[in-house]
Amino acid sequence: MAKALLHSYSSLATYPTFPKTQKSPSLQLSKLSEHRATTTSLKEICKNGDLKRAFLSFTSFFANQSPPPFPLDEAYSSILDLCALKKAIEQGQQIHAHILTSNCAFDSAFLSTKLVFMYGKCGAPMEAQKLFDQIPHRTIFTWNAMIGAYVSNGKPYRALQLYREMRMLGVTPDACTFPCILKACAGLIDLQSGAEIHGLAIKCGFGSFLFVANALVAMYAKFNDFNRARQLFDRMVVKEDVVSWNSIISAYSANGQPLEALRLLREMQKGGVSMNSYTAVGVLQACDDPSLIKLGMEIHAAVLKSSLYLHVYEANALVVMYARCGRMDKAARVFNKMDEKDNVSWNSMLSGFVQNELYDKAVGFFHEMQETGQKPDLVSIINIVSALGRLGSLFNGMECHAYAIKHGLHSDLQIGNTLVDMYSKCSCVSYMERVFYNIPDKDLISWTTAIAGYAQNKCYLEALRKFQEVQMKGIKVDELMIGSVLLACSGLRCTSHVKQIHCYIMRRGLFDLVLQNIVLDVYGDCGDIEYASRMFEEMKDKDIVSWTSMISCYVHNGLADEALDLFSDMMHNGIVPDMVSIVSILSGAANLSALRKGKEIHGFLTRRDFGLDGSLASALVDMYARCGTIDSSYKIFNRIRSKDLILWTSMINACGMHGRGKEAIGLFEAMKEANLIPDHVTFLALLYACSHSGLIDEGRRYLELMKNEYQLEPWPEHYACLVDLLGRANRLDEAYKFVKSMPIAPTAVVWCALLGACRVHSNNELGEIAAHKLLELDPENPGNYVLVSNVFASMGKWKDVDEVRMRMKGMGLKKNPACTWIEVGNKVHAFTARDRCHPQTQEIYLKLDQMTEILESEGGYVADTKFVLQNVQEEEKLKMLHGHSERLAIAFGLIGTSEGTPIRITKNLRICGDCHVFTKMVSKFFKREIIMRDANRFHHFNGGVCSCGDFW
DNA sequence: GTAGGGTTAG
Repeated sequence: MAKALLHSYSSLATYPTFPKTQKSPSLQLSKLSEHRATTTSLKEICKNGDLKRAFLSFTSFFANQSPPPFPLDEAYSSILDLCALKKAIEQGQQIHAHILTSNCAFDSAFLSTKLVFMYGKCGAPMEAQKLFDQIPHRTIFTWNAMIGAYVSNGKPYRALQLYREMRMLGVTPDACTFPCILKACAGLIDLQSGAEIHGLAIKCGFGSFLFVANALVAMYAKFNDFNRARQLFDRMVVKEDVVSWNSIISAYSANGQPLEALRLLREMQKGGVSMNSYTAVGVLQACDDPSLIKLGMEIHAAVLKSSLYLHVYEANALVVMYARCGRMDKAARVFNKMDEKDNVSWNSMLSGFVQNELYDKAVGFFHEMQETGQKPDLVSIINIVSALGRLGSLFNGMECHAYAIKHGLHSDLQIGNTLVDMYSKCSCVSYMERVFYNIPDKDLISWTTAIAGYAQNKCYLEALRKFQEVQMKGIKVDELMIGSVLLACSGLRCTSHVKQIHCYIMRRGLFDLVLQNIVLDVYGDCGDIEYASRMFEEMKDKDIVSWTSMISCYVHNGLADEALDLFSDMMHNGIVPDMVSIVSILSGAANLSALRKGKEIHGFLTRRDFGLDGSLASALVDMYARCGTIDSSYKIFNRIRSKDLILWTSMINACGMHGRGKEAIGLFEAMKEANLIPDHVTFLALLYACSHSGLIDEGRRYLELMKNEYQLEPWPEHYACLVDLLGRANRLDEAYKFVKSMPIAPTAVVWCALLGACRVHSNNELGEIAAHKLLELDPENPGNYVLVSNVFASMGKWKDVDEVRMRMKGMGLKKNPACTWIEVGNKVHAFTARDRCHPQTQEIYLKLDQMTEILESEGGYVADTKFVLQNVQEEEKLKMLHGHSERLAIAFGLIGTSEGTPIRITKNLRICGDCHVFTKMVSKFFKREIIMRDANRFHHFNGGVCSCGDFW
C-alpha cells in the first residue's frame, strides 16, 4: 500500500530536484504520509478561502524545510489560487520567492502558469509578462492566463496582440480562450475581430458553451448591437444561469434602458433564478434618476432580504444609486453601515456630494477621509478639485494641486483637465493657462475647459483664439465646445461672430436643441432681436428653454410687451412654465410696471403650488417694487421664513428705489442680526438707497464698513453712489475731489453721476469735464450722448449740442425715443412724444388741454422751456413740452381709471424738469397719487410734493 | 491538476 503510494507520487512528479534522501524507506514513508496529510488539509483551508490560516499552515510546515523533502506543487498551486482570488499580491510574491529558493520545479509550465495567473489577478500584468516571457514551453493554459492578465488589467489591445501571436504559432484556442478574448474585443469595440472570433468559436464547436455565449452577449451589448445581443440571449436554451441574465440586464442598464433592465429582472425571478451581487449592481445602475428611486429602494430591500452580509460592490452600487437620485442622506446611511469600505466606497460618497452640488460637504468628507487614514487616490483628487473649483477656494485648490504633484498624479490627463477647470472657476487665468500648457496630450475636454475658462473669465478674444487653434490643429469640435465659443461671442456683444459660428454649426451638422437654444440666447444678448426671433421661428422642437430664451431676449431688449404676449402664447401651446421662465417674465412685467400682469403670474404661482423660495421670492419682491407697490413686496418678504442674501438684497433695493433710505438701513441691520454676510450687490443696494434718500453720512459710513469690516473692494458703481450723494447736496467740488481720490480709475458710471449733479445744480465748468470723460470712456452708449447734449443744451451751448449729436450720428447710434407706459384694464398702453396713435387720442388731448388750463389758472403753472433741449423757436418748445409722453399717459390715466385710484406710469428715460413740476401739480389739483418710475428711480407724487425731493 | 463569462468611483 505504502509502496504503491510512493510509486504513484513519484510518477506524478519528475523534478530534477527531487530529494535523494539517505534515510531509511520507512522514515521516508512516514514523512511522506505526513506531507500528504498537510497538503490535503492546506487544500481544504484554501478551499474555504481563509488566506491567513492557509498561509500560517503553509509557512509553519513547509517553509523551513529547504529544500523540501517532497514536491510542493499541489500546495503551491492551491495557495497561489487563493492569493489570486483574494488579490493578495504580497503573499503571492512570498510564494513566488519560496518557489525560487526551494529550487524545486520552477521550470514546470504548470507552476509558472499559476504564477502568471496570480500576478494577472493581483493587478500586476507586467510581472505576469516577465514570467510569461521566460516560459519556453507554453501550454494553452499559459496563453490563456496571460491573455486574461491583459484583459482584466485594462490592456485589451495587448491581449488581442498576444492572441494573434498565439494563432500565428499555430496554437489552437480552447473553450476558455474565447470568453477572455471576446472581452478584449468588447473593450476595444473592435467589431471586426469580434465577429471573426465569434465565427471561430462556432467553428470550434464552442459557440453554445454557456461561458462563451455569455461573453458573446456581453460583447454585442458593448458594441451597442442590442439586436444581436438579445437574439443570442433569447436563443439560449437553458436560462438557469444567473450570469446570462446579468449580462443582458447590465447591458440594458448601461445603455440607459432602466425599465427594460427591471422587466428582465422580474422575468428572471419568475423563472426561479435568484439574483446575486452582480444582478443587484446591474439593476441598481439602472436607477440613476430620482424618478426611479422607488425601484432602487425595492432592490435595496431585496438585497438585504437575500443575505445578511452586504457585498462591497452591492453597497457601493447602493451609495451610487442614492447619490444619483439626490438622496445623500440614504447614501450616507448605507456607507456608514458598511463593514468593509474600499476606495470606491469613499470616492462614491465624495462624488455624490459633488454631483449634488454639496461642495462644502464634499470638502468636509474629504477631511474625514484623511483623518480615517483613507489615502486619497486619483479619483478622490479629481472630485475634490472639482468641488474646490466650484467653491472658488483657490488656496485649497492649490494645496490639492501640490498633493497631486507630490504623488505623481499631476501628469494624468483627467487631473490636468480638472485643475484647468478649478483655476478657471477661481478666476485664476494665469495658473489655468500654465496647467493647460503643461498637459502633454490635450484632449477635446482640455480644449473645451480652457475655452470655457477664458470665456467665463471675460477673456473673450483669447477664447476665440483658442477655438481657432483647435480648428487649425484639426481637433474634434463638439456641441459643448461651441457652447463656450458662443458665450465668448456673447461677451463681445458681436453679432457677426455669432453669425459665423451659427453657419459653422449648420455646416458641421452640430445643431442639437441645446445649441440652438444657446444661439437664440446669444443673439438676444447681442441685442439682435431680428435674428433671435428668426431663429426661434425656425426651430422645429422648442422646449421651455427656447421659449424662455426668446422671452428673456424681449425683456432685455426693452420689448416687455412682446415678452408678455409670448408668455401667453407659450401657455396656450401647453408648455408649462418653470422657475426660470417665471423669473424672466416677472422681470418683463416689472419693466413695464405691468402690475396686473405681475399679479396674474403671482396668482398662477399660488394656484400651481410653486414654492415661493429662492429666486422666485426675490423676483416677486422686485416685481412688486418696480410696479410701485412696495407694500406687496414687504408682504412677500415677510412671508418667507428662511430669507437668503438675495431676498434681503432685493428688499433693500426695493426700499432704495422708493426713496425709503432709513427703512433700507433698518433692513440691512436686521439682516446682519440674522448672521447673513452682505456681498457687493447688497452694499450697492444699500448705498443706492442712501443716495436716493440723501443720507450722506450713512452712505459714507457704509462705504467704509464695506471696505474695512467686510473686506470688499468697492466697484465703481459703489463710488458712483457716493458721488451722487455729494452731488445731490450740491457739494460738487467735494464730489469731484472724491472722484479724483478713488483708488481705482473712475468709470463711465461715476462720471455719469457727477454729470447728473452738475446738470441739476447748473455747474457748467465741472459738467463739461464730466461730459467729456463720459463720452471718452463709454462712446457706444447712445444714452450718454443724449445726457451730454442735454447738459450742453441747458447751458445754451447749442454748438456743442450739435457737435455731440453729429458724433453720435457718426457712430451710427440712435437715441432711444422717449416712451411712457401705463397699465389700464388688462392692457399696457404705450405713448411716445406727441403720439396720436392711441384709439382714444382725441379724448386724451382734450383732457390734457383741460388739465393744463386748470394748472395755469389755479396753480400758476408756467411751462419752463429751458427743459426743451433743442434749438427751436419758443412756440415750438411749448408744443413739445405739451406733448411729452408722460403727460399723455397721465391724461389717459385720469380718463381710464376711477377717482382716487393711484396712477402708475413708467418711463424709459429720466423725467424732465418741467414734467416733474407739472405732475406735482396734477397730484395736487386732481387729488391723485401718481407713482412714476423713470429710468433712474421712483417718484411718488402726492399733494403737490414728490418723494424724490426734486433731485433725480 | 489549472483557467473562462456578468458588477462599483471619474
